[in-house]
Amino acid sequence: MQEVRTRFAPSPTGLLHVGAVRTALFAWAFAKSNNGKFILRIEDTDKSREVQGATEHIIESLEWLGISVDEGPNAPGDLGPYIQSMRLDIYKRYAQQLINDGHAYTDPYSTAQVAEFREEAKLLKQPFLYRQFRPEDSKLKVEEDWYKKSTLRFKTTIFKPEWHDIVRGDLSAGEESLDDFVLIKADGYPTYNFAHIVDDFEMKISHIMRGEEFIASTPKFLALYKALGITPPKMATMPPILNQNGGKKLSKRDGAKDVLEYRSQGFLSEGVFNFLAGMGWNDGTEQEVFSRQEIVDNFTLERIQKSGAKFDDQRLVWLNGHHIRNMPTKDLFKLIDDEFWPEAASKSSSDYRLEVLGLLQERLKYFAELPELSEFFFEEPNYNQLTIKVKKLDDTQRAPLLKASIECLDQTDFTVEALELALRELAQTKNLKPGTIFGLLRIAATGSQVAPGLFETLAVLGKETTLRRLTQALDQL
RNA sequence: GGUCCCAUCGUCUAAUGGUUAGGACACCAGGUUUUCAUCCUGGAAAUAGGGGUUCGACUCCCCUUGGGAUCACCA
Repeated sequence: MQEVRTRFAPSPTGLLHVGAVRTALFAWAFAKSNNGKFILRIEDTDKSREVQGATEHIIESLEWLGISVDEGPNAPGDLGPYIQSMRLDIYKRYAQQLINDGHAYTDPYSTAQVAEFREEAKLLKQPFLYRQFRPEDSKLKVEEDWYKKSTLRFKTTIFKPEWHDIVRGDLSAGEESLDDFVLIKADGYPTYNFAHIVDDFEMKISHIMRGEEFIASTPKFLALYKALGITPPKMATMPPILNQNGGKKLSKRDGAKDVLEYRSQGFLSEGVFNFLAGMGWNDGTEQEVFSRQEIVDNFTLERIQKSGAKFDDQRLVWLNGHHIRNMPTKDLFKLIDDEFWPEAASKSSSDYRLEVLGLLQERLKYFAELPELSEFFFEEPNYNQLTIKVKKLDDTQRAPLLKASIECLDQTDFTVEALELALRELAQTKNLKPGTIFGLLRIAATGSQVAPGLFETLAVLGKETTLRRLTQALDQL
């Protein structure tokens, strides 16, 4: 059987949004599940849209997600170069072949003329077909020195386009979908339509995964494959990713995020990967949380969804929380850059922060929540009369209770067990429900009504800090 | 306008002719717990509509409706 070789072929025009990344993910997962190769090819044939640094950004994004590139601009391979602007000679060679075989001609019309034809067709509510304006065969020609002077067009043949798509099944289109399209632009660069076909062949790509926007142009590709005498790779159409409210394809305008934004918000690579894989693919079981490897192990193209999926942030957050909880605290700690911690944390040792993380891990959904959840571990709380309120506790009871607690804690070892024993005993002595006194101490020690378990929190804060804070709180009453 | 694609709870999806249409997120209600979170239990929630085919249709066919793609010297 032919080696499985898939590719991701973005153009370096800026951000890499989640839809594109999900397509890359599927192509990668399919290659990996078949011991195949995943190729990254940069399609930079439109100089005007190219954005500086975009290629590096694409590479970094894939790397972060764990989508490893076997061959590409950043990974040597035998079938490169993997950047289209470095392959112009190859396209020229194939173009010459088409010319020799009578499948290409130089454009007899100016851009303005073509635009006019198109406008006319639009007014008549007719589809615009260039081939209807193609001069008769006897007048068709290829200008000498055409390269970089005029555009080279493909002379299509007419047939009933039919093909098989692994995801969508048998597809077909009308003859109206066949037309003479530009192979080589006037600037000497090939169009996508031409270049990707040459490259996929040269790079021995076995399966093409791409978005459904390419279904409409597949008939044109089929005509070109035929003219070049190439057997097309297998094709699989990926379902679109839609924005949350509307049914539109997710685009930058809808706030489509660049994948690396999820990294900067503190999402885990595995969480985002798991989430993206679940949009348009499932393994048929009821499992929801997958590791990257589990996805590869169970991946098949046949289980890819036909219809589009809406992007649901809540699900991503939930999945990410799951991955965070599943991870050993030490490993998680290593993934959290300093910038995620509150500023005051820089004064604390990394051992201390690790302990804090241990307490927060089960409620942390993504790292950007860290400052809010952890601030009081690093900074003195700022409380006043009002913050030290406890339900079911009379205001006059607070001061004596706090005083008694301070005395009690002063005599206690700050281990979780000892603290629990001592404070439960205190509650009993005072004839109060444990929750009542715990609530008071939580606020006094942290300035917050919400915190991890009280004993664990006090143990991490330590005796000195705890007693200092309780005394301060007492002063405020 | 032409050509093409898609259609199960609000969302992600399972069920490839026979299920009380399943799971998950979110939501609601209980429980565990010192608060929050976690965890556990339960609830509400879907086959777009209409025709066929069939003993039987989410599943196959047709029409309608709705959504989407595309018709560049962009990819």
